[in-house]
Amino acid sequence: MPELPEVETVARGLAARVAGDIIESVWLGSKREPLKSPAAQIVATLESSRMIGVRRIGKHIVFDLDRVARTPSSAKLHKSNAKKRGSNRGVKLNSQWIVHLGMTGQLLLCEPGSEIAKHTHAILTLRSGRELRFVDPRRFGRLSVATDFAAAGEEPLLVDLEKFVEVFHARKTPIKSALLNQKLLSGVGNIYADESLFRAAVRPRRRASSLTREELRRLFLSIQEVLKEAITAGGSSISNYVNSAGEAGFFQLQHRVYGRESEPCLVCKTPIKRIVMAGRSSHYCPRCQK
DNA sequence: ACTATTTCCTGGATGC
DNA sequence: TGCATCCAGGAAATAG
Repeated sequence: MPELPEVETVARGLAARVAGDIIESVWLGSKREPLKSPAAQIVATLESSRMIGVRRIGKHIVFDLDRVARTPSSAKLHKSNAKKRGSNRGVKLNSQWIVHLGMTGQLLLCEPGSEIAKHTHAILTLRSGRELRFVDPRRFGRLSVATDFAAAGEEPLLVDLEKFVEVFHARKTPIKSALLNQKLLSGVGNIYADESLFRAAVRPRRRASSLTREELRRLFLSIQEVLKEAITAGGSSISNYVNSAGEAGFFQLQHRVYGRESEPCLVCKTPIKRIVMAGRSSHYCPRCQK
């Protein structure tokens, strides 16, 4: 499932391959399900816009857009409209297309003739002739437009230790739940929460507020370490995750606890335990993690 | 102001 | 083989 490393991989891949390209037309399959903004607003924002860049914020993919004139005649129309509005003259609003992949969302850069996958919910036709398609079987993904998108929580790779400690030290909720709370930290999901807690030798059920400063420091370092390693590996291909070119990542081969229930701990050989917290599975080593 | 639980959704795995 | 049931989980909505 796409978490920070997977979203980062997709965003980097797209940045390298579509930056500068222009969205000529947009097809939206469902007018409701995956859309957080009104369909008409999404289409109006995307069509005739140049993708200046693609980046990741939390688990969101952000396309920074720049309006371009569609044709000479529409450019003229645009100019006269701007004149009429008057007050907006000279003010440049930065439009953004925001994509959240949810559990099974994929952003794929495809050749126009290629087969349309089942559960394709959006197709952007680009001036280069290629198509950017959004496919999402489980439909937990979301599409929206914004002008100044910001994540609710701290960026795990940018936050400093002081802020990290401040965010978590007063929370009474289990540390695993706190790590999954995107309003606190944006980007960590179930896989990397479990992997980080293992590396920090902290059990998932521990109340966040019970962690010592040293444990929080270890957790802080573990999160950054595991996220960076996962990005290097192109993310974890669990479920249907692939990058924008349709290629799998391989960090799942380096998971130490996630998905390893009953298998021996790589450090002490104790069988890895799996418990369910708030409907989410948590994997940990009962011996290594305190 | 927090925290905990429920809900959405479908493919794949499991069981009889 | 076929059919029913369960399970995965991000985050918004709802409940406490």
